[in-house]
Amino acid sequence: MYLQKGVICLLDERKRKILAAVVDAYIVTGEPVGSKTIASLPDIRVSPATIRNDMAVLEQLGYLEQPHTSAGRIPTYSGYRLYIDELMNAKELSDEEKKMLDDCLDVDVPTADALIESASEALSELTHCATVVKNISPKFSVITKVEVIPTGKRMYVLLMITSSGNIRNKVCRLEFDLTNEQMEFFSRYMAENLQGVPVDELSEEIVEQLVAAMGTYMVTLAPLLKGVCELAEGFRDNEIKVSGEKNLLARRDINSGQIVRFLENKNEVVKNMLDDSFGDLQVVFSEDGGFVIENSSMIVSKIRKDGEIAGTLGVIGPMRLDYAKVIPYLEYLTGRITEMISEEDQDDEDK
Amino acid sequence: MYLQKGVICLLDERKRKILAAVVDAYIVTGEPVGSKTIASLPDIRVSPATIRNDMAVLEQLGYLEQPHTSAGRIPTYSGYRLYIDELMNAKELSDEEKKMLDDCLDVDVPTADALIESASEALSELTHCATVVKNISPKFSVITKVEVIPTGKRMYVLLMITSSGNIRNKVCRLEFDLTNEQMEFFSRYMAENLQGVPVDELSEEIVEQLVAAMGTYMVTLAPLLKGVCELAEGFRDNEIKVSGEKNLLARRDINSGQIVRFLENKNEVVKNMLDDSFGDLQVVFSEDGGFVIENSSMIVSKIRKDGEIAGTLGVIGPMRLDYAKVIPYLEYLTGRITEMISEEDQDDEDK
DNA sequence: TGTTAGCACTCTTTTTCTTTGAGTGCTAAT
DNA sequence: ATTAGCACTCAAAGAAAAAGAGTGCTAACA
Repeated sequence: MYLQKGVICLLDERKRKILAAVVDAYIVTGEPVGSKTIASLPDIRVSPATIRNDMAVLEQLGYLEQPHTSAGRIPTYSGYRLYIDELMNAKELSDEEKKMLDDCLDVDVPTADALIESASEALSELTHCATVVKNISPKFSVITKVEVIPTGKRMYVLLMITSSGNIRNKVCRLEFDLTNEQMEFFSRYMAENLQGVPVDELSEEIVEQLVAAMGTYMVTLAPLLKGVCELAEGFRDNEIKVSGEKNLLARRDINSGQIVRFLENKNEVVKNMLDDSFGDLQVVFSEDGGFVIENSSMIVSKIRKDGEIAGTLGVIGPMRLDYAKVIPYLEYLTGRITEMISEEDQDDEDK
Repeated sequence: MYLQKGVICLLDERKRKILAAVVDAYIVTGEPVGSKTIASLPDIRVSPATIRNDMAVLEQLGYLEQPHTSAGRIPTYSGYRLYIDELMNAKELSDEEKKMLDDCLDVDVPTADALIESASEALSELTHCATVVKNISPKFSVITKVEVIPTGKRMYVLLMITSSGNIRNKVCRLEFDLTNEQMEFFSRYMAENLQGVPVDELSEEIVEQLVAAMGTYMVTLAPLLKGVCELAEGFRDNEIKVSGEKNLLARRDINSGQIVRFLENKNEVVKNMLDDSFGDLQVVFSEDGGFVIENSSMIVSKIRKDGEIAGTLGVIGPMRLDYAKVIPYLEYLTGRITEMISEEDQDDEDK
C-alpha cells in the first residue's frame, strides 16, 4: 500500500515459509504458534527475533492474529486462504493410499450415486470429519419408469426409477381394488407421459393436467398420480446428505450446540454452498457466510459426466483441517469416480 | 433387617412422600435436594429436622445418596426404581394432549411400521429425548412379493415386499439381458418358493438350494437370487432405529463422548434392551448393564397385534427424565397404535 | 541494511489461600 | 415423636500471588 517496493517484499520467500509453518503447526496442535517453535524447524535458519519481525508484518497484512498480546499467532481467514491457494504442499498420494481409496469405491453397482455415497462414507472415516453429498441434480435425473404393484387389499406400491439409477417407492392405499385393465392403463399412461421427464419438472400442475386428461380412469387413478408426485418430490428433497456428523461432535474446537443447529437445517444451509457456478474444487469457510458452524470449513469437489455435474462430494471439518491431506484424498476420489462413470458408458458402447 | 418392626416403619407414608418429593424435585432441577426445600412444599407439614432424620433413613436404605457431606440428597438407582414402580403419580392425559398425540398418528398408510415411526418422531419432539424403534420382528414379517423390473442395459431392480408393509429394493447388474421368459420364470419361481417365508429364515443355504433347483435358468438367475438374499438381510439388519439423538446432545448432564460411542454401535447396545421377555412397559437404567451412556434411562413399550409383538417403541433420556409425563405419553401412543392396527384388520374383514 | 541477543513488559494460566454458604448431624428441649 | 439450635463439613466462588510463554523494542553486530 504505502510503498510499491513493500508490496513485493511482503511476500518474500521467507515470510511465505513462515506463514506456511505457522499454519502447519496450528493445524496440528490447535494452539497459538510462537516464534520459538517456528525457529526450531529444520528448514528455517533464522533466529526467533527475525521470525517475530516477520510475524508482525504478516499480522499487519492480516494473515495472522494474536488471541492476546503474549500469545503466539494463529492464522486468520485470509491466512488460511493464502495457505490453501499457494503455500501448502499437498502430499502426493502413495500407491498404498491410492489402493485403499480404490477399494472404497468397490461397489457392486457403480452408479454415480452409489459411488459418491460410498466415497462419502470412506472419507468421513479417513478424515474424521463430516461429509456432504449432493447427488445428481434432479435437473439431469430423468424418470425412466413408474410401476404400480399390488401388495394387499387395496394396497399398492408405487415405484419410480430414474436415469441416475435411483429408486424410490411409496405405499398407496386406495378406496377400491384396481382391475388388471386399470393397472395396465396406468402403466401405459405413465410410460407415455412421464418417461423422460426430469424429476425436477414434475410439478403438481403437470400432475393435475395428467389427471384431467385421464378420462374415465380419473377417479380411480388420481390418488396414484398424487403418489407419483410425492415420489418425485422425495427425489428433490433428499438431494443432500450429510454423514459422519459424529466426527464433528468429538472435536473440542467445534461447539456442539452449533452442530445440533446445523443438523437441524443442514439442507438449507449446505444448499447454497454447493452452488454449481464455482470451480471444480473449492474451499468454503464459515466466514464466507451462510454456514452455521463457527470455525469450520468445507471442501467441495464436483464430479462430472459428459461435462455436466453428476454429483458433489465434500468434507466438513474444523477450520484447522489437514488440508494438505484431505484435498488430495478428495481430488483423487472424485477423479476416480469421474473416470469410472465415463468408463461405464464406454463399456456400454463397446457392446 | 434388624427388627421386624423396622421393616414396616421404613416405608411409612411420610417417608414415601419425602422420597417422592426428592425425586420430583431432582428431576426438575438436577441439583441435590435439601431438607429445607422439601419442608417448604405445601403437603409436607413437618420441620426440616424431621425430614433430615427421614432422609438419613432413606439413605441408609439405599434410596438416596449424598454427593458429599454438606450437600442435599439425590436419588439412587433403587430410589428411581421405587419412585417409578410405586411413588410417582403419573399424570392423566388431558383431552388436548390426547388429541395432539392422535394427530401425530395421522399417517396416510397406517401400517404398524409407519405408525411406530411416526410416533417415534413425535415423541422425540415432545420429550426432547432420543427415541428408539424396533420394527416388527423379522420372525413375523413374511415375504409377500418379490419382483424384478428391468431398468436399463443389464440393469434390474429387485423389489421385496413384506407382510408388514415394508418395501426394499436393490439394483442388480447382470452379465446378460434377461429374456421375457426368464423374467416370468423368476417371478413365478419366487412366488412359489418365497411367498410366505419369514424374512428371518431366508438364509444363504436356502438360497443356494433354490439356485441348485432352478435347472437351466441357474446360471443367468443366480445373481438375482443373491440379490434377494441381500434384501432379506437388509430387513434383518435395519431392525432398530434411533432418532432424535440430537436432543441428548443438547443436555449438559449427558456426556457427549458417550453419546458418540453409543451412536456408533447403537444396534448392538439396544438390541439386548429390547428383549421380548419382559412386561409390556419397562424402564431400563444404564446401571442395568449393557447401556453405554452413563446416567441415562430407557423406557420401552411394546406394541402387539394378535398377541404377538408387532413392534417396540422407546424413549432414551437422562436418568432424571420426567417419567410421570413420558410414561403416560408412551403408554397412550402404544395403546392407540395397538388399537389402530387391529382395527385395520377388522376393517379388512368387514369388507 | 538485515539479523540477532537481551531484556522489560504483558497477559493468560495455574496455584494457593480465604471466604462464603448451603446443608447436615447431633443434642437438648418440647 | 418432633423440633429448635448450633457446631461442623465441604464444595464452590473469589482473591491474591506466582509462573510462564511470548512479544516488542533497543542496541549491537556482520
